[in-house]
Amino acid sequence: MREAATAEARPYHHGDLRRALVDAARRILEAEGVGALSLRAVAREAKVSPAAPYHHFKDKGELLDAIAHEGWEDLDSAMANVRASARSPSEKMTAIGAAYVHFARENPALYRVMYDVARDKDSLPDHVQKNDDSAYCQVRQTIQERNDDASVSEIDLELATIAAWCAAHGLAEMLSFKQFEPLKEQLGGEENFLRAVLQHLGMFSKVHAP
Amino acid sequence: MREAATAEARPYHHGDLRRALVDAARRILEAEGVGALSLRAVAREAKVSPAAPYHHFKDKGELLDAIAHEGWEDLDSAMANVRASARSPSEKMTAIGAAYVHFARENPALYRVMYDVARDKDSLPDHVQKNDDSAYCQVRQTIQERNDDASVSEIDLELATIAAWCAAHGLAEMLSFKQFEPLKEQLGGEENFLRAVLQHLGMFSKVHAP
DNA sequence: GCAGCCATCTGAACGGTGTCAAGATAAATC
DNA sequence: GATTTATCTTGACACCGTTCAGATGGCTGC
Repeated sequence: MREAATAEARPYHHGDLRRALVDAARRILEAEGVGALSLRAVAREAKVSPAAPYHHFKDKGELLDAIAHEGWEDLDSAMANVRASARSPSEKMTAIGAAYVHFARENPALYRVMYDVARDKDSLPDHVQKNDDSAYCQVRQTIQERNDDASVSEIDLELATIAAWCAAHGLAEMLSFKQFEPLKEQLGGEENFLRAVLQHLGMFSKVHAP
Repeated sequence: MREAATAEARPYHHGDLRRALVDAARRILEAEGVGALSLRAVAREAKVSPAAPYHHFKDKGELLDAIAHEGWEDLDSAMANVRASARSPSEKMTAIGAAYVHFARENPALYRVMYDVARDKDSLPDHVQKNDDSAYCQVRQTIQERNDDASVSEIDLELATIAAWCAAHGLAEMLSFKQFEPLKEQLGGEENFLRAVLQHLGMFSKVHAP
């Protein structure tokens, strides 16, 4: 989440309204979901007038951008943590896949905003491909480490990364659909279900055999 | 689409406004995208008052339901067509995966609505798991046919189906992000890219080896 | 054929939304 | 301390989803 800037009695040109707005937005998102996230509601939550946000964001889209941006950063560090505390390269791969899905499941509204923004502009945020610490680049690097004996072509590495990303994203979304509840229970909980599907997805457990 | 009910000079209690509204909605969706799809815009497009839709749909959500429902039906038949005109079981598998992605890419706004509705209610439409002709069940059946020599457990069949569904959905969404344009070109077009990723996803080309 | 009924459609309204222009207020600069 | 500049508020606008009272016209039973 980040530390809220609400503590110091606000200097009455509010200190850092931009931060406060994003925090307010994330609070609403967690408490009431994506449907309740209006600019006016955010302004209310931050105790400012409906027009105040326009001094910090060009429009609602830019506020959503900021929220989504934080979401991607949070995802980056969630995956970095897991990757740090992991063992063999191939276990790292399962761990990183599970970490992605966990993040999506623990922050459903935020995850929704992240991809809604992306879908609206037909583009993931730039930092995803450019920043070496990004979740996406971490996946690529993990695949490379796993395969570093058998040298893999640049292009196959990229394709494998995309494949893994597609699979993880798809799984994250499917897990939220109640259709699969029975199967989850049958396997003894969502975590088992998750790992079972990851295994069927192959690329998360071992090098794809020719 | 479906044949529009616009031909016969409308009997002035309009004939079939429900149909006309869904058609109007799909027209807007195709022409202006999901952001332009308001109830009022649909009513305008169908040349009725803003309140008229409420005699056929309880609220906007129900109209979206109807649109999404048609989308899933269209997906069902798109995949059925491909499956009918296909060769070996394992080729069928690639073909069906490609068909799913093609549908999503050719009807991006409709596909978006289908999943937006699902995300809002945390549920895919019931018909997906119940109707034997549904896209989902077609995937399951195709997997079963491919594996009918090596008998596969009920639960593994279901897991494999879900895995494939996750992968196809994930890929369909990723393909719309401009990040991957360079790679598409490098591989000589989206179709090649698509099939390359499907191949990396393993389950679409051959039985997952133990 | 006509009376009456009922489904359907319209018009006007309400509260909510995103957004903007004009003015008030406080912080920063000189 | 005066002036500039950034920030916030007030009030407005158009659009949205939704509702309700009333107009319209197709259907049913006589």
